Amino acid sequence: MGRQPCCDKVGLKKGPWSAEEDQKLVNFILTNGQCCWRALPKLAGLLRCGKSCRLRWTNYLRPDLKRGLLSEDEEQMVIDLHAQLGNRWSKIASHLPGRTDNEIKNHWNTHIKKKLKKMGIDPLTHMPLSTTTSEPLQEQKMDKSTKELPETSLQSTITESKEEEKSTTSTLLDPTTEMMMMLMDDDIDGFCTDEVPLIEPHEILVPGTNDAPSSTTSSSCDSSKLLEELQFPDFDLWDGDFNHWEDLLGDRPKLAIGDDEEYSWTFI
DNA sequence: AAAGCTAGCAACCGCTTTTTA
DNA sequence: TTAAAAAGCGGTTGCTAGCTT
Repeated sequence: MGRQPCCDKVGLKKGPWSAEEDQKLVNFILTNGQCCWRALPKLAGLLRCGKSCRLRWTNYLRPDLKRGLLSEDEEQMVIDLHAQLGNRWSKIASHLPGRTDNEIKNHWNTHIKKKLKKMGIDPLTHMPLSTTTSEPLQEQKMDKSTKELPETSLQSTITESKEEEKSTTSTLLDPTTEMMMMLMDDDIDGFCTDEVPLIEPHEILVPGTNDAPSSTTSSSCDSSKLLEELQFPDFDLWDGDFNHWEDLLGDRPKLAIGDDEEYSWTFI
């Protein structure tokens, strides 16, 4: 009955992945495609459970991943989608090519939440924060309510219909967006706009470009040019930025990209 | 210069949903 | 049809780099 067990967790490695492990995993998937995760570690010669391999691949090694901070556009999209979908990170991520649910979740928790709070917006309800209610209490309540909310009220769009999947966000104005626009237009009583970080002209991003601010350690480059030169089996993902490959350097000659970024390839 | 603190992110854990025998 | 495993998902933890004192 049923299937065989996923993995007997005996002798399996945990914790951060080494470059060698990454390389094994990437090599295997590039050669064989994504087969069943249960069998993959053995076949690839990894002492990891399939689940760990899947996570590593989807969150970090996938070649179509964008690295670096979310752009203003992406951030706004996350806010809009969160207003509709709640903490359904994978759903939100599916609307942002090259971004993972984990990445969006982390970004939400570390950046966007704070940003919204500073603006006087409850990140859970996307409504103006009440000054009287204690925040943790409200947060707890909302945590539950967002979880338990059936497909009603503000979550009505959560219905996993295909229409919803197709029609993203473009025309929607959720309360948060409205709030942000209001804040930009007027100095509303009760909200300290001084606290809102100002965007310098040079920081303004043109919609449609993927030029994320390069403030992180990972740089961005147009890897699509590189990818045109490379042929990988069973892949249709090679259309985004990916900057981790440099960590997997091997014997291949380096390809110089830009002034200070170098990429090379060890696979195949 | 060192210690302590904080923020950010990768990875794990455990629950839920889907798939399969 | 049902039970069990695989896959997926979201919450949480722990490590580390950067910042502050």
